[in-house]
Amino acid sequence: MAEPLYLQISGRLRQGILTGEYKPEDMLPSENELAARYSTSRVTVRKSLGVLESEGLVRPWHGKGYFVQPPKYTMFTLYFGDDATDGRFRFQEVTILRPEKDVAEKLLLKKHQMAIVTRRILERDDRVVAYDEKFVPYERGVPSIEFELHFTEFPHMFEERFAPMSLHTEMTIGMETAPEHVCAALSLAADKPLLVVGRLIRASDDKPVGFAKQYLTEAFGKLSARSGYYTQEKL
Amino acid sequence: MAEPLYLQISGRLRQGILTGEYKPEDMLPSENELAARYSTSRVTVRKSLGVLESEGLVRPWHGKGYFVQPPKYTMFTLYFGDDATDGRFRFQEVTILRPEKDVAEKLLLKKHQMAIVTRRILERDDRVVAYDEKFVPYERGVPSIEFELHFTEFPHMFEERFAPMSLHTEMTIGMETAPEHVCAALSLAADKPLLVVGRLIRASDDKPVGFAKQYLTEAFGKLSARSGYYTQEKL
DNA sequence: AAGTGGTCTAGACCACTTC
DNA sequence: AAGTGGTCTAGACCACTTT
Repeated sequence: MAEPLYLQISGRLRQGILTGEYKPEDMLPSENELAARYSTSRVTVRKSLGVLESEGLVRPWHGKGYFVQPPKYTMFTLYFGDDATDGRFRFQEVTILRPEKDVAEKLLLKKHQMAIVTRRILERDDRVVAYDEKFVPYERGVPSIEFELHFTEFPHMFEERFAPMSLHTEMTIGMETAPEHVCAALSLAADKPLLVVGRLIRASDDKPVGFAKQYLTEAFGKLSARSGYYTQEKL
Repeated sequence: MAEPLYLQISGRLRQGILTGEYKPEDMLPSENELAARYSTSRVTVRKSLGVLESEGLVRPWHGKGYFVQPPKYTMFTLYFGDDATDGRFRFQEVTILRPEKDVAEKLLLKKHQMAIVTRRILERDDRVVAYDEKFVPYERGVPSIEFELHFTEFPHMFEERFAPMSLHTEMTIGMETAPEHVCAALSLAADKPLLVVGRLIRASDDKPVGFAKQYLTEAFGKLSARSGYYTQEKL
């Protein structure tokens, strides 16, 4: 048994879908039909259909059958991380300050509540290509984490205090005219628009625990993503 | 049976992982152990573990057990499509021309080979917020698709000619100084940098079949994405 | 040898859809 | 009533890991 039977079946069906033998909206042979055709049990057939379902190629409809899904191209997968790039980070400063309104709102800071800010510069081939800012709400009595702020990838900082799996990140990508201190650090003309990636980290109760903002110059390059045949609309 | 048993089991285990009862690198109870604990069969237990595996929370190791996966924060899911936005597209023109070098290279155009170009403008609340360009290699004898170019979502145009499921898209996000005709259409100062989303569509043999470029103004807003607990590294 | 996950069987009963 | 998928059982044998 080189290849398990269920993979043989799903492979054969996938081929049928990709070559157009089964077209979108078409119904696949029923589980019983397939079980008979391959002289196997319904459980094995179901497992093979589960493979196609997880690939988004097919969806079952209770009481009717399995239907080939039309492809959706609107879902992309993007890789992005603190250290997902070449280059070297140069630490700039750690301070405690009251952040701008947009950041304060994202972190749900109380009036006059401060935030710990870490600032870094990304250098590549002796060129400054990005500027990196991280904000964490400052609370008295909570062990300070400023010393590790520039060592680890951002979300990892919170793993000790929150159950690690309970964090998630919301990312926004846009263009902003950079504030003065960023332009200065990047040796750019003031008010130059930059590609800005913001990442808001929330705990499982949706409470924001940190916000990172990265200003990317043209020298940084572009972000890239990829879409497959995603069909799930779990939302 | 309000909730199927396998979902009850996976729910209980998920809770254990999210609350830190089972930590990353920890091993879950074995299939047999769980089957005994819930007075059920191994098949049902396996189904519940399959749920957690598909969520990236857990990974099985043949001969050892199921292990809780450390979270990865570098993978984001991004939604983006032609019509994934509010607003109305206003058709501008269809022409046949030789595209700029960068586009020609992406489409692997032969020397002097032309491309069909469609240009549209996205308006929202009577404001122009984005400019949209699509390039398709021009080949004599191939049925022209310029008439549908501005009706359907980009990848759908190719579904008739390629097996529908065999397309995939590569997306890049960056900042570019917009060419003159774009600035003019958007009523912007010349050479203004814009947020640019490029989408290259390939057939299953990786042959490029179309390229879309969208210039987004600040009025368009930002792109957003979200990361969960993804652990898969299928690549 | 003993324990683990990976594959598979030959049934069963239920819920949903169609006729 | 007949066909479909959804859930579940109580076994079996195999491959991998640890002792």
